[in-house]
Amino acid sequence: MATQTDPRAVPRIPLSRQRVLEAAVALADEGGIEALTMRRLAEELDVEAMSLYYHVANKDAILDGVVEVVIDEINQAVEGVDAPSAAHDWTGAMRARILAARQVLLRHRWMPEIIGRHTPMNRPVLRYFESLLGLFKEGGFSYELAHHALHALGSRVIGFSQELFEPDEEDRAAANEALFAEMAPQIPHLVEMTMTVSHDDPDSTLGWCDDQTEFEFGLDLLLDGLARLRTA
Amino acid sequence: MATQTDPRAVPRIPLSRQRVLEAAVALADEGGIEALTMRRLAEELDVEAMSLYYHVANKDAILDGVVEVVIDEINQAVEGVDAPSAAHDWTGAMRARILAARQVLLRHRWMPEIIGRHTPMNRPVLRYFESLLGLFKEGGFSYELAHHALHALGSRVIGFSQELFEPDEEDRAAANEALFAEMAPQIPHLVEMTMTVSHDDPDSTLGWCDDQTEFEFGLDLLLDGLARLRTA
DNA sequence: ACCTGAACACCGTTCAAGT
DNA sequence: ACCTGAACACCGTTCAAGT
Repeated sequence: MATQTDPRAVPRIPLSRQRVLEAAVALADEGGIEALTMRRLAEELDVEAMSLYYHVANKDAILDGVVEVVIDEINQAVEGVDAPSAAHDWTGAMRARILAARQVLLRHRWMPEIIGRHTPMNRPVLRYFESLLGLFKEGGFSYELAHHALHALGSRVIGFSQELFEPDEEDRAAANEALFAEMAPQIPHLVEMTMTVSHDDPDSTLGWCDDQTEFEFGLDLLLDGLARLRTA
Repeated sequence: MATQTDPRAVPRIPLSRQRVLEAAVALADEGGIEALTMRRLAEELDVEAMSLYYHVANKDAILDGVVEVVIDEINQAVEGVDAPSAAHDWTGAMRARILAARQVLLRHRWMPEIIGRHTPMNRPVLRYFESLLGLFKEGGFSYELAHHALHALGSRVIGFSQELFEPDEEDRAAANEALFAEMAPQIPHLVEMTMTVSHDDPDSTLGWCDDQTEFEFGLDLLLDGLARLRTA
């Protein structure tokens, strides 16, 4: 019944590297990176798992590929951004682009988990860094300083910062609060800070959450510092 | 023969959560995080895989546990560090401790890969952050600013920064160079920067490598910026 | 050229059973 | 209390075979 040819059926679109990668991105968007398995990906594409190997070398190649797809998306977003000229306002120009990149990344939350492991030396990545370097030069940076700057910014140039803590999962929140309460006498500063910060932001129970505000705070700190080094 | 009781044999040390975690750290140190499987860990401990479940809930609990073990190691290293008083030299005090933490992390290279996913709200982590907060207060920071600072520093407080590129594996280096050469006309800034930087550092072919220098550059940029915000 | 079936080696985890 | 054997559902990947 599944194999029966229905004349009205749309002719099956043949598989291709691009289609595989797009389906992979969609799968990860939906269920996180651990949902991206060869078998489920194949199922999504109405094909057997082994067929994928005709279009990509292996799973690692798929992970490299999805990074490529997302960076390409970032390139498009960044090109379309409405930003001041770097010659007049370097900080503003850089800031606007990085925040645009972040918008893309927020649609693909699994990116941080694979970005380090799957070193994406590919066309979109090279293009993106080329454009950033253009901004550095326009802003009056030397190549040496720009190179240091790219390292210092790290993953922030594509819009995320590695946080030490993930937002609490429902089931762990209670255990964490219990531990926090139990250790309270030994961690007076933490208790105090938590109270101060949760007073500022009534939404957060424990005070640390990776939000837009914190990302921008760190970004501005770095961009301001870099701008100062350039003039020095 | 393996089951034969040899009277001279050392009596088997019974398993425990602590022994499981220590073996897990050793296994990851040796073969990377992907070498840490329940079956191999059990083998290392001369036990069947299923025995592990008597001492830990599951693999996730082990990953949480190894993070705990390493942060504990960081606590010890940081406590023993020879650093100036934060009241007199906040930047120096913070810097010395973070660099000490980094030394520990360099012995456990797999940490960055799991630190984000396995949110380590546990005793050692709370203790470590408590001690950092103590430094902030001693240095004259408000809790609000200290909180922003901890976010901005992110994983850098325990001694690593998320890099976008890993060092090239042997097999990929050639392919990457070929791609770089092919795209050279479209990436003039990158080509120029690479030449400039590899001139400075003859060891690096492509210019980007996460080394101590880059880590310290970014760290100092952030610490200086934070110190300036405090006085402002 | 493109896809598949059967099979392999490896996972994490369960459950009832052993001592 | 502590450990195990057998079994399950799931991986990535191979290889020879189909159309």
